[in-house]
Formats: sequence, structure tokens, C-alpha cells
Amino acid sequence: MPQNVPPAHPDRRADTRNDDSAEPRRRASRKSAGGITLRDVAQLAGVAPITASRALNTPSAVSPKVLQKVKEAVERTGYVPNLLAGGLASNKSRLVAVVVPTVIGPVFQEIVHTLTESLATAGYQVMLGQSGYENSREDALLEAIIGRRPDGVVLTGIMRSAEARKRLLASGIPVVETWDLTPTPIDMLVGFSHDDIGREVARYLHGAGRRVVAVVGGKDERSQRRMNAFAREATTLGMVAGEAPVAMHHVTAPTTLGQGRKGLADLLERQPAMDAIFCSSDLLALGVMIEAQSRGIRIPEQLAVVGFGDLEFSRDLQPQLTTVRIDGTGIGQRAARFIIDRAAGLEIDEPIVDVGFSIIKRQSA
Amino acid sequence: MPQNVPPAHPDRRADTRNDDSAEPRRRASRKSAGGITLRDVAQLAGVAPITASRALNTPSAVSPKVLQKVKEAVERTGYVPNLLAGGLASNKSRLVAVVVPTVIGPVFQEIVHTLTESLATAGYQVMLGQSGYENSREDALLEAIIGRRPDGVVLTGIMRSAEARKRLLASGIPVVETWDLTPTPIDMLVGFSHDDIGREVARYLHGAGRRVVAVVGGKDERSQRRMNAFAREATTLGMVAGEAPVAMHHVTAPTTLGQGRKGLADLLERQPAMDAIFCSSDLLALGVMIEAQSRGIRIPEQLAVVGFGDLEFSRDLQPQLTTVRIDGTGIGQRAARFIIDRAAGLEIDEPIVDVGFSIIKRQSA
DNA sequence: GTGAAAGCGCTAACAT
DNA sequence: ATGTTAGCGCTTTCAC
Repeated sequence: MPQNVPPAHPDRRADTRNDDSAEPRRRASRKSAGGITLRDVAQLAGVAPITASRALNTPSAVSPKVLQKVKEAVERTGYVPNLLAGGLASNKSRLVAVVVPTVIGPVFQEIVHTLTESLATAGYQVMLGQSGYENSREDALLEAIIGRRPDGVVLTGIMRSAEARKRLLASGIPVVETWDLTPTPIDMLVGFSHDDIGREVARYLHGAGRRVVAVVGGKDERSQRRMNAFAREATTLGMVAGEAPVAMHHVTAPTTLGQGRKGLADLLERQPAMDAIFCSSDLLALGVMIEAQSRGIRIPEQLAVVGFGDLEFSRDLQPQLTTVRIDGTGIGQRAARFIIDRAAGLEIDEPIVDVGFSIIKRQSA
Repeated sequence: MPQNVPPAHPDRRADTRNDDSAEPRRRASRKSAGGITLRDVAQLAGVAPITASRALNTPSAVSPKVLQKVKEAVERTGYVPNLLAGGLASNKSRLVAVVVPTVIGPVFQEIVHTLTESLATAGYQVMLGQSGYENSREDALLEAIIGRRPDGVVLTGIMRSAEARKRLLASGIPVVETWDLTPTPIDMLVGFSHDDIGREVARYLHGAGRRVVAVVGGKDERSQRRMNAFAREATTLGMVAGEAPVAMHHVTAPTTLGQGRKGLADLLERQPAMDAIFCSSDLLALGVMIEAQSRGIRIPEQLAVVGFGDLEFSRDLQPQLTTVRIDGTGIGQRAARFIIDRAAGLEIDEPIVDVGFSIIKRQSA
């Protein structure tokens, strides 16, 4: 005789169709999304919902037979777990917020790409936020992020207000700051020193025999730090014309090729003696090169050009561009690992990483 | 005043436990995230949770007095609504999945940027997905997306497998396809015709007096369509050398400047008579220009070059690059609007939009 | 290894 | 205008 199993998981929705004479009218059950739920899968597999859940999340915790049945049921129904519900119940959203000033421009592409890839592989999705170069809607963005209860936040290239800092800290969400070495990180950090870069580039040009340097640089804070460190070091090394300070041409971010062209034109007037230019992006450097070429200035003979970013095209320019390379992929991977490890409850022994940079020596300088 | 009343025991006698003592044995309550919840805010404001909810979501539905009190309570506690819970309850996640082949490269930047911006303004967040140019992990990606129950999906520049198509359709999530004009869209569509572009560019070059054309193009499907349409039209117009087909140099996506240089070198051998090249990206075009320059080939006198994408730098090149402009911002805005309107339950009268393109005539062709 | 109960934090539906 | 109730779909906790 077939054992009459009492309904292990009564269907509440079906309940509403029962006769309503015995009791005052039952409330209409609220409408569900109508999709397949874990309950449906479990029912089909003949197990309790929790068992189906375990079969999907910790397969080793159920018997092979059950695993098989559940898998079949999933297959048959096309069930896709509701991660909103799962996240609410488990307090793990498997979502990581990535904040960049903007995705326009080549600067943060590599890091966004790598984060998205690495995290996807580990079962996390990336939520994208753009902070702009102004601090305007930073609060709204922060609210949107915290509201999703992400398992981590990766901050790239932005200056956060003290208020924002406090709220993030208070939220308890793991935070990885990148693209800089701040003295007092909120939590974890993967970056490099903009000051060091400026200094090293100055030394490199000095070693290459350059005597009067100039700068085309973006106005954003980090670019400024590279440029100022460069100018200081250059001055120390005597790479200036007489008493004049290092000539600097400032442009607004995001930097463009056109700004590079204008930059050279401007600097040529202000400091005709210069024989080397440090640009705060490869795009600016390309602009400088194109402008130089159209004026018959030969690179590197008359003018050395150094870029920043090592964009994909830089090695194929004519002449090949000497530039500063940042390992965006490495930064992304480390940041992803930090978040994943933290979510797994692992200890992070060294939460601050300096990934450094390298000067890629090519023909232009 | 609302108390922490122990949950009223549901009238379930089906429970077969027979050792139930008179006193309800208290299980350890499951740990909560520990954060401030709506309940806390409501309590502080002296109202029911639902009233606090209304104060936040539909302020017009509550009295000014209550609104004020709730706002104060939010302020005091630093409460941030849990959107996971809200999404689960309301069946609206306020999340939009955006899928691009890759964020590397300039092609999809504008659209991702605009979508993120527009949707953020409307209170939606963007979840980023990268499909790669292969169809490999498309299924895993789809699962990750559907699992979040987004209010919309924007698909950009990808070929979806029939299986993926079916699942998306079945999920009931509003879908906006972009970057192409497919004959049978899943749902909504904002795109342009790659065939038309190829055709128009051929006509333009013909009108400019060019007689033998060639192509440097990416191997991805849409690039191919532009290139093939271009070659067909060029052949029709007689822009070929004798019986020879239009010379085509194929490169793998993402396209690079270096590939453009190699492309010109290759084409120069295969079709020395050519006087015009259509490139499937501005980066390729720049490569062609640089290679031409290093060989002493004058543009546009000896060789006309047309790009695709109208990157920011293209107008600042020497000579300025003639190219095809796609309004990525416009596409992003329309796609965002489609999703927002659909989420608001509005009718979409014309769910298929052809945003067209324009040939930006500059010096290179 | 499996399951019942009890929520996670919020909102829809109904009631006042 | 405000409150009560009952879930949304899942996982944690505890029990066997």
C-alpha cells in the first residue's frame, strides 16, 4: 500500500481555492511572479524545498539519488534560482559594486573588464556605478549601492567625501580602493604611487639626456600629483630653462588627442627650449606627436614624448610611444580576490598592495 | 505601541509532533544582518512599517506629519532600504542587465555610459555582463542575469544562441536589443543597418571619384555585414580592378591600430591599384593612416580612408578622419526609456527604432 | 542525509 | 490616511 505521505509542503496558493464557506472570506493570496520556484522543483523531485536547495548549493550534502532527481527537475522546469530571495535569506547578495569616474575613455576599461570577468567566474555579478569627476551625485550612488547589500565595493580613481567614507565604513561592506595609494584606506587597497611615477619619469628623461622638460596634464587630482612630482624632480635635476618653472599645460579630463595638439602648440610658445614632454595620458601624447609632426618637429630627436597608460595602440605608433604602464588587469584580479576571499571569511593578511608601474621604453623618448 | 509579540501560532494541526509541550519552545532566532530596518525606522517614528514604507516610496500617500517623522527617523538612524527585500516583495528589482561583448575597446563605451547614467537617474542600477565574442559562457551569463530578476535586459552587439533567445523570452523580462536591426527581435530594438552603412560608404567613395576600393575589417558578424555590403555595392559601381573582387583584409576583434598598419601593408601587395580603403573601426583607420604616412603614401590624394565609429580623436587626426558615426548616446537613451516605460506599465507604440547613422565627411576621404 | 519551522526585510492586498 | 495580515522565494536553525 502506498504510504500516504502527508503534504509535507502545503501549497498555500492552492489553499485559496478551497471552499470559503467555513470561515470568513480568505484574503486573496498576493500574486506571485508566476515563475518556477524552488518549491516546484522540490515537489517534482519529491523532496522538501530545503533539500532541493542543498542539492543546488551544496551537492555534496545530499545523496546522489536526490541530487539526480533534483537536477532532472531543474532541467525539466527550466528553474532559475531567484538570487534576490536567496540573497535576502542568506545575507549574501553575490553582487559587487564597481565605481569608476566614467567608463568613457580607456583608463578604467581594463579594470572594469577584469573585475567583471573574474567576479563572474566566481559567481558574482558586477553592478556598475559612475561617480563622474565631480562629487555631485556621490550620495545617491552610495545609497543605491548600499541598498543592494553588495558583498563588496571596488572604488576606482575617485575622491570620496568624508561623509561617503563614513557611510561606507558604517555599512560594513568590504571595500577595495584602487588606482592610488591613499595614506588611510577605508578597508583594502590595490594601487600605485602617482608621485613615484612622476619622479621616475623625470629621472628617466634626465638619464636620457633631456635638459628642459614640460608637461601636458589633466586637471584631475591624480594626474596633478604625477605632474607635480614630475616637475619637482625635474627642477631638482635642473631640467629647467634658467629660473623658469616647468611649463605645464592643463587640460580637463577626460583627456583627448585634440588637447594634446593644443598643448604642444601652447608649450611651444611658452617654452621653446623644451626637449621633452610628459603627458598624463597616451591620448595626449598621441596628440602631441601628431602636432609635432605637422609642424615638422622630429620625435624623439628634437622632442621626447612620454605618455601614461600604455594603451593598446601606443606600441604601434610611429615612433613607438614611450609610456608608463599600469597593470589594470592585475589590479582587477587582486581586487576581485580580496572581495571573494573576504566573502569566504578568509583572513586577508596584507590588505594593502602596491602593484607599482613600469616605464615602457620605446622610441619616442 | 507595537511590541515584539511572539508570532501567533498558525492553526496547523496537521503537525504530527506529539511531544509538544504546553510552552512554545523558543528556537534561537536566526541572525539578522544587524542593520537598521524599516521596522526600526517605523518604531522610532511611531508608525507601522507599511506607513514608513509609504512615506519613503509614495510620500504623497501619507500625511505631512508622518512624512516628517519618518524622514527624521531615517536621518537619525542612517537607514538605507534593503532593495533585495523590496525587490523580492514587489517583484521589481530596479536592476537592468546590460550585456556587451566586452567593455574593452571604444565601441560600446558610449552606450554603457549612457545606460548607466540614464538608468541611475531613474533609480535603476546597471548590472554589467560581458558575453565575449564567442558564445561560450553565454548560458552561465544568462542564468546569472535571469536569477537577479532584472526589470530589463539590454543586449548589445551580440549574437545570441537560439537557446538563449528562448530562455530570455520565457523569463518574461523586457529585452532591448541594440546595435543592429535584426529581422525578428525578441522584444524591443534600437539599432541601425550595417548593410546600409556599407552600401552608403561605397556610394560616397564612388561619388568622390574613387575607382578601386579595398577593405580592412574585423571578423565579427556585424563588421562582416558592413564590409560585404560595401564590397557588393562597390562591385556594382565598378570600383574594382578588372575582374578581381574587392580586396579584403580580415582581422580579429577587437580591432587595433597595429592591425590597421598590417592591413594596409597586406592590401598594398594584393591590390596596388587601390585608391580607397574602408575600415571597420577608426582605430584600424588610424593604423592605415600611420602606415601610409610611414610609406610616404599621401592621404587623401593617393589613398582615401574611411573609418567607423567616429571616436573622439578622429576629428583631430592629420588629416581628419572621414568616418561613420553611430549615436551611441541616443541608442542608450532610447533603450533606457524603453525599459523605464515598460517597467511603468506604459504602452510602447513603436518598439523598433532605427537610429540610422551618418557619414562624417572630413579630410581623409 | 533530510525536513519542519521560522524568518530575511520588505510590500501587496485588504480592512478600517 | 493608516494599519493588519500574509506572503515574495529562499536559507538558517534546529531536530531527527
